[in-house]
Amino acid sequence: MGRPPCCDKIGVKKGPWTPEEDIILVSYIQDHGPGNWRSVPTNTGLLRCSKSCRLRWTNYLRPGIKRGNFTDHEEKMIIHLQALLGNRWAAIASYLPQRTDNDIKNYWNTHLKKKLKKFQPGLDGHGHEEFRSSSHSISKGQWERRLQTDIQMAKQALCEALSLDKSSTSPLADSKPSDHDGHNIDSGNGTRPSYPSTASSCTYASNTENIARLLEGWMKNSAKSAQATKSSPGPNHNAAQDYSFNSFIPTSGSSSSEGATTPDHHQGLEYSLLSFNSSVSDGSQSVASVPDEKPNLTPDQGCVFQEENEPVLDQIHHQQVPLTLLEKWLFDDGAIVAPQDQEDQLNSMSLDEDTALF
DNA sequence: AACGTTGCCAACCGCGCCAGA
DNA sequence: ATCTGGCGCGGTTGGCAACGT
Repeated sequence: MGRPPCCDKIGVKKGPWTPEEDIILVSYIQDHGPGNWRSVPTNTGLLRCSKSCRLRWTNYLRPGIKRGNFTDHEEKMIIHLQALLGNRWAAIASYLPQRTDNDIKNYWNTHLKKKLKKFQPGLDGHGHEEFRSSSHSISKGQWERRLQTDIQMAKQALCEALSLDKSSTSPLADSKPSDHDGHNIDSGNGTRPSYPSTASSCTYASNTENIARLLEGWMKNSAKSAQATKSSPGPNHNAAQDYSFNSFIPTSGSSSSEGATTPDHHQGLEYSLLSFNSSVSDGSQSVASVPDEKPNLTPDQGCVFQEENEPVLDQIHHQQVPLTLLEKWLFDDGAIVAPQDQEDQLNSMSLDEDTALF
């Protein structure tokens, strides 16, 4: 009551975001922090609905997002977690802080699903139950024992995966050069790990990375459009894809000379952003490697795994989770592992082995 | 070279939950 | 207690690029 309508849908722009819009959004969020999405379009003048702004931020612009190919480890994590959690992409994404749920979802649908299909023909979207019920005619007692083993293994595997991830990214920061951030999935209805939705200094400092990418894409586009005819403006999303971590943003005004399409106020913004970006000396340097990043992880951010871990394990206890893959691993091993051997086997069971099945 | 098909991914849509009025 | 808006999530779609014929 009394609240204005969410999205009047009149004059609301849809479709791909332009670099200009991105920059406006990023700079606004940098000043005000994410959240209060409803006020974003009005305060920024963006002709986008609040939802679109939020989506753009969470899926593309927020700091620390790793783009590009998924690593083997990430792939394995996804497979593990999907087996455990199902299509709860947000929950899965919470274990892969550098990836968005959308990214993971897309990757699953385009890559991993196929691999699974290959691996388990006839196992499609609703195949878990089929697989579970029909492919193994085992006695109920046996099945229950296996389920128990599955649960144990699932927990172990998850913990292992998480500890692996921790060790390689700890705490939530990847030691690899290219990623990490302090995980920024919005806190909300509780399905995502809690972390401050208000601005944290590290979060916004790292915005420079995304801004750099934005600007680079923008400049590339400008250069392109300056060189090429304007007949093919090019898809905006491609411009976005062109944003590279590896390139250096020249701080000269070169872009403005090319950027005939750049509005004046954007140029000013660009300059300020570029100088801001200069604190990140190397364009290839990841957000994670920005020295100020890791120490600024809030306790909430640092505890993402722990916080999320419990619910997941609780789910394993309290609800049916798809354990098909785990079952498969067990069955493929040809025998139920004796309890005393489980630990040893689990210790020797690397993620590589697990997913080598694919 | 032209056309058709497939793959990929950013963005949208609709639903549900939660909190505020 | 009820209604409404804000927000997050998962599923789906649109459009471009790559690939194949």
